[in-house]
Amino acid sequence: MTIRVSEAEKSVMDVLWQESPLSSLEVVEKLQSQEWSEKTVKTFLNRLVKKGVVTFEKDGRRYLYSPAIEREEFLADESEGFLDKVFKGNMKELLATFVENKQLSQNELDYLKGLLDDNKGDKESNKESRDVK
Amino acid sequence: MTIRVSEAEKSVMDVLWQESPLSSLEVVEKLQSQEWSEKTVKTFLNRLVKKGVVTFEKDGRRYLYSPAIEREEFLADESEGFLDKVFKGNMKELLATFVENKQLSQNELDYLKGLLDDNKGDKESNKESRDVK
DNA sequence: TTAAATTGATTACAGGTGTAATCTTTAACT
DNA sequence: AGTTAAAGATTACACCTGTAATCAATTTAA
Repeated sequence: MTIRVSEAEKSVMDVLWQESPLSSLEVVEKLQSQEWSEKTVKTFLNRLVKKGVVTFEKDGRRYLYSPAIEREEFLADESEGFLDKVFKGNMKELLATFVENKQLSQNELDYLKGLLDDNKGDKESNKESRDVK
Repeated sequence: MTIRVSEAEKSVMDVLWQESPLSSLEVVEKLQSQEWSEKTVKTFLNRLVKKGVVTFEKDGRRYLYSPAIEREEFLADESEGFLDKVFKGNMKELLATFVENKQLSQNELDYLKGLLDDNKGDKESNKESRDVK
């Protein structure tokens, strides 16, 4: 599969994952912090559609865009790639780097411990009981 | 600093981090699995030197290359960038994705637990922070 | 010493990306 | 219905990247 989505395009995906469908102008609006011209954002939307990761439905003269892939699926893909490319698949080193370099809050530490405990037991059972936000 | 090193270039860095200094041909040799022509690898070395992340010393007619940056520093940088770009800085979600999507071995689980315990120790030696953001 | 071989430097080129401007179509207003 | 303004489509363009080939300098072999 290996969907190739550039950095700038990812920002657009993030917007659509937060809320969709959106018109191109609504997307532009939600990306104000990036200081991209409306033309630029439109280019990204176009490319994303061509790449098959965004779909649209017509609403009069304009399009309403929506993501065509799940955010979780995408993150998993990206994470896998990052692990392989940067850490050559060495999960321990990756985790060590994150845990050591970022100062984790008590909250995050507890959360991680929870994850590990879950992981030890049945992996699927109480997945939904966790709040990630 | 935001050093920009491409994927292919990273493979070269990996070789040099394993052992250095190395001549270009030695690097090529250690990258055989990639099936890159000697020309290609040389291009990467050249670009890395221009980017300032690899240095060299002359050894007669040829160069001996060495990394100019620490692997750990580089990994930390990359990790930080990945966290920000893909997970928008949300460490919990990043960890959750990795822990859930990769089946961690018992070995890795134990290792991670150890990391967490160390981390906790550090924190509480400074000050006991019970506050949950 | 002159030619050959080696090594680094320069050049090449297509596809992706950031960043738009211009072209085209068509809904909408007069 | 004709004109216009907005939305999407097409085109632009420079820089990065993957992937080398060719050029130039210099060491080495004949």
